[in-house]
Amino acid sequence: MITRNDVAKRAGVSVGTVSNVMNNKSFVKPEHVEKVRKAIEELNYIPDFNAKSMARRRNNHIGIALYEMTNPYHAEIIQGIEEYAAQHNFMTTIFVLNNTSHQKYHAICERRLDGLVNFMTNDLPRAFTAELKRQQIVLVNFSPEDSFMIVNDYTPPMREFMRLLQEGGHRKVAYLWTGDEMRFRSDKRGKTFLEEREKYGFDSDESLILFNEDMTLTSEQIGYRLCKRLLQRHPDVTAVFCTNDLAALGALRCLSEAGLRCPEDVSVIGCDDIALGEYFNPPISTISFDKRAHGADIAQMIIEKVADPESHPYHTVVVPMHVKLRQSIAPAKN
Amino acid sequence: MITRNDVAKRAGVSVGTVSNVMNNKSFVKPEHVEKVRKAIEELNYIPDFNAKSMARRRNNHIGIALYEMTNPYHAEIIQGIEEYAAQHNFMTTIFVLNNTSHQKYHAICERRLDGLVNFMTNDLPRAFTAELKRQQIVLVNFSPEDSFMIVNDYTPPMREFMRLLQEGGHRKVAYLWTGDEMRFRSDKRGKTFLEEREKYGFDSDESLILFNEDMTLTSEQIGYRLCKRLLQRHPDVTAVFCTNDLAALGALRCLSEAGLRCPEDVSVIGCDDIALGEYFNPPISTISFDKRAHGADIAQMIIEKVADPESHPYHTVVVPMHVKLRQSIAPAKN
DNA sequence: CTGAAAGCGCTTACAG
DNA sequence: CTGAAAGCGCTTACAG
Repeated sequence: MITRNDVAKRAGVSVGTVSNVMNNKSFVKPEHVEKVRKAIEELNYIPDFNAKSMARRRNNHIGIALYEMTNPYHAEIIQGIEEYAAQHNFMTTIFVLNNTSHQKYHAICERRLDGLVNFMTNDLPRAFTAELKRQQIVLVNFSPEDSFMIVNDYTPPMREFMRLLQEGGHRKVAYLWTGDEMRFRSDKRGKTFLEEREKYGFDSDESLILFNEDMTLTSEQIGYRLCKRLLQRHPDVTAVFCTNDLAALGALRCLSEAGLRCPEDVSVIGCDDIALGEYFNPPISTISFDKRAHGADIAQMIIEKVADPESHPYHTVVVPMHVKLRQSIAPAKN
Repeated sequence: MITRNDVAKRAGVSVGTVSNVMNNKSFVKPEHVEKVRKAIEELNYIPDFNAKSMARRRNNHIGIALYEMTNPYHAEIIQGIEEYAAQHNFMTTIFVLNNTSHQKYHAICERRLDGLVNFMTNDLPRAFTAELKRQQIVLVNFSPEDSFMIVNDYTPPMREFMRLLQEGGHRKVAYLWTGDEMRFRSDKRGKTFLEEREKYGFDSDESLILFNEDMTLTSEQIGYRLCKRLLQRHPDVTAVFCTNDLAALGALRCLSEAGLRCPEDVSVIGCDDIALGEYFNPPISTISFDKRAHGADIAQMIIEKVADPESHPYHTVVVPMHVKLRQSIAPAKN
């Protein structure tokens, strides 16, 4: 492996000067710049980022905490993060934290990340988050005081969907929620659903909102199971909201098996607008936003705060969401 | 940030001894081990992996080259890699290499990976792969001489599917291939399809095999478009193979729009067995293997070869594949 | 069994 | 403008 030393020798200058050339310091004599560049090219020299990190005490490394790799929603956001980060010389690493042993949290702390984005739904160990703070890592989605918080503004699109349903003559509308009741009530989707349901005088039977306790299931599985339970109690339901598009996929499957057509018999509404949703059968109506751009925004905030901690005080970022209408929604059959 | 020095002082020993304790050297006096452990705990000391890497010249870092993050097939394999790697103290980083600038390849080389897995379909720049070899990185899926090659053995399941179709009275069977003709002819799926089609005397019209040239499209889009083109030329087709499950999803969408039912009118067969396939409408028949386990196998090969380059000479790994039958396949109508 | 020292490949004041 | 030197946080022979 050739090092800065080899380059220095070949160019007939000191390692310090090679460093200065590589970091584009303006004061280096042009003649030396030339020599160094030539040596670098001739030797195929590629600097060691690790060594650089160590000397600069900056790793240019963003971590992402994830429950599972196969969620396409997160995948799109992460791709946005990765691309922006890469353009700014940052590396992005995903840490899958499901059946996580203590060892994995420790490994993350050992890597001395500059930033960490939390896409977990369950809570992380206190000792772990405390260590992250101690390391002054720029955090996203940990707690309101010590990190950037991303909040999706579901209220406007939820209102619009509820209005559309009311206009379409729906009165019996269900919600298949992949999490527990507490999260539903604190989520803007849950809140808005309850408010508008009341406002429009929809059926307010509590059993039209279904929750899930088994956190080991995938969203599709949950959507399928909850939908099955729903149809048992309310075979006459005409519209169903789902926590996300994958749960909607499960619900669609269940409806189809039950001999119900979407949207003629039951309208289905997803959330997140994953790319695949356009190819569901039927294509799913959903709540959408630009996930790639959002990922890039997150990366930008982190990178700017890493460079200058004062640049962005921690605050809540509200992401505007909008309705995306596709064929899965239609007037209720009276 | 507290360092090994702080621990040494607190424990009243030298940094070397702290190192020896941390690396479980058996020769350290038990009394010192005790003191050091205590100091570590009291100070909440967490070693710096970067510094360790530098001194040991081993980064414990596996890279993965990917075209896009949103492919669930790769996501499952990668999760297998990540989990095995993490258990063995290796970090896994995904590099998205689509519209890739030269800069990104350089960044990868700077990070001094120990291993790199190639999940790209298009070729990588020669200069890049040459540098990877120079760095003695353990490679997977680059070229037969300089890397492990993973080959999925599609032949048996393809034969079985063709037999099933023949038994079901199918004679007009199509293939929607997401790549170009050359790859089709060199892929075991393509080869077996052609062989068996001949053997069973299926319709051998060349236009029953459709290719794609636009590499910017997603698999779903390709499946949809190719299926549309297929139906124009062959409205009487009774079975369709697709390169992967996502392309099959696109094909299903297209069939549905055309008023054709799957499997009553047309049988559809995917490939890869992504988790979502079970929730397609109808659930997709596909070619399957354990992707998590496969990912773990890849990680194991890499990690063992990093530890001991002689342990695994580069060779081809053949992955056995099998049929997974779901509702998307049925006998041809009359 | 342990400590002092050299080394990993960089960066960055600082003296000249 | 440049080189020598100290330093980043570790590991690892080696002398004792």
